[in-house]
Amino acid sequence: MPATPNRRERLRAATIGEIHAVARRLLVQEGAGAVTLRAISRDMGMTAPALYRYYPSLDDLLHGLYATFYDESRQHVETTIEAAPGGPGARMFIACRALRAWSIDHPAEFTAMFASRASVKPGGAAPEPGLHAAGMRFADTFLRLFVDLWQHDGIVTPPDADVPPPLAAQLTAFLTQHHVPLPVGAMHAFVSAWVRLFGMIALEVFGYLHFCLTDSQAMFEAELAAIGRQLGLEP
Amino acid sequence: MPATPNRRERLRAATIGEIHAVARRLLVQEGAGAVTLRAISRDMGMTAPALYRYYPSLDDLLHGLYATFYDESRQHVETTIEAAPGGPGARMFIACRALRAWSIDHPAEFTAMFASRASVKPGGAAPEPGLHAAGMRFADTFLRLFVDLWQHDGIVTPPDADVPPPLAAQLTAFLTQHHVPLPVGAMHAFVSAWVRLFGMIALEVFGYLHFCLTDSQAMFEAELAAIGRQLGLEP
DNA sequence: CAACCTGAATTAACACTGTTTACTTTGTCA
DNA sequence: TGACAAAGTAAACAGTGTTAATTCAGGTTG
Repeated sequence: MPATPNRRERLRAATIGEIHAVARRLLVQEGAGAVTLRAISRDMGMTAPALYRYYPSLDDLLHGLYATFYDESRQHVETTIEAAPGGPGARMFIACRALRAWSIDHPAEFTAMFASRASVKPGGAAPEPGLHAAGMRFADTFLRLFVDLWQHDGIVTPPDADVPPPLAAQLTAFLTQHHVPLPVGAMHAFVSAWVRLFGMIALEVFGYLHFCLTDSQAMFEAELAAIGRQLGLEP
Repeated sequence: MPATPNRRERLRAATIGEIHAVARRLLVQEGAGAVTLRAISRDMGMTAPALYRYYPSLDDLLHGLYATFYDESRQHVETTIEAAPGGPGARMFIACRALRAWSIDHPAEFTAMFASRASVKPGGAAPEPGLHAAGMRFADTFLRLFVDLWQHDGIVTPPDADVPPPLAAQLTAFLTQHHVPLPVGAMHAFVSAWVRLFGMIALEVFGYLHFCLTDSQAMFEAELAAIGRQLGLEP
């Protein structure tokens, strides 16, 4: 891979970008069922088989697209917290709000990201490598934020002895393997907070709170405050 | 609708049942992409257009099938708690474990239920009526359990004044409209607990905890205990 | 009993889909 | 300039949801 890409390689990268843009427009404007090889190629003034020069199948094309969603949401969170004042505690709140805002603003992308794993193949099929890597970068962003929080703000996390042994064993294995400077009690608090944040955002995006809420913003803020309290933070 | 259905109506009901059974087997064993009209009809020894005597489209067939998933999971929860001893507090824990067990045992059905809303149509499309009704029956089961818990066990729910006004207004509207004998503070606690339970189960089923957990059972039990603590219950 | 009608099921067809093969054009590089 | 690889096309195949016209059996009514 040369440092200065050829003219052809630039064209190729531009074409992949256009494929993503067109496929995403179809996904957002006309639904997941409308993003087909022929529809994409039609919008680009090409024929469908030409797309096989860029992806070995439609599934790979979609997984490549979904990986960009992980990166885009992650970058939205990162640029938001970089532009925001305040310490690690305030930054954590801002990051959660930024993730929620992106998800609410991009429901089709959010749904595609989280439904892509189990939708096609049965059984616990291993996720596509590129998608998995993007997901790991995503998780890493929030984990770094939490490590910052733990190191600089003195949040209150439960003592390690409070974590049940079978759970502590798994979390300890993860911490040592990835060199994360966090005690198991703090790691448990991180996963618990993530469960709560994801549950809230997913229910909002999927519309499963409509049965009792017309505008879930207030509920989200209350839940976010509860998460902060759970970590011993003040709003 | 006569009390004693005709012979033809019995045959029709049996056929619909067989359609559901075959479609579900395809969904579970070969993935969501394999449940097609032609595959269903092939397995039943029929032709594809015959299915249009029972459903106006494949989407309607699938929504009818998904509605049975809501009812099945709900009934699994209800029969489990009916056979269990203990007061409302213990029953709530058992109900949460029953829902989790069903979801883990039926990942394809769980995914279909929760991904069906936003997968096909863009925008906030209104859910299909039958599916919506099944979802409401599902929600009602857990809400009744919670009302029982609040009325008989004296759980600790936050005072109504602690609920932010914009959130309290929406919850109060729901409570009065559906004649639920609960204060807003308790209703807020219910929604919060549901957010946490759903988030945990969804992350487990979708495999999004694999990055740090090999067996999420212990994490679920810890989260369930935290939810109980949040409601002022003892395990 | 005969006539009628309704519902179930079929065949044929249409407009799509993902994918493969063979072929042509076009840009790059020695 | 000539050779090579990449990009793109046309044609075809198997499979999809859906519709229209048709046939056949069951139940209802004269």
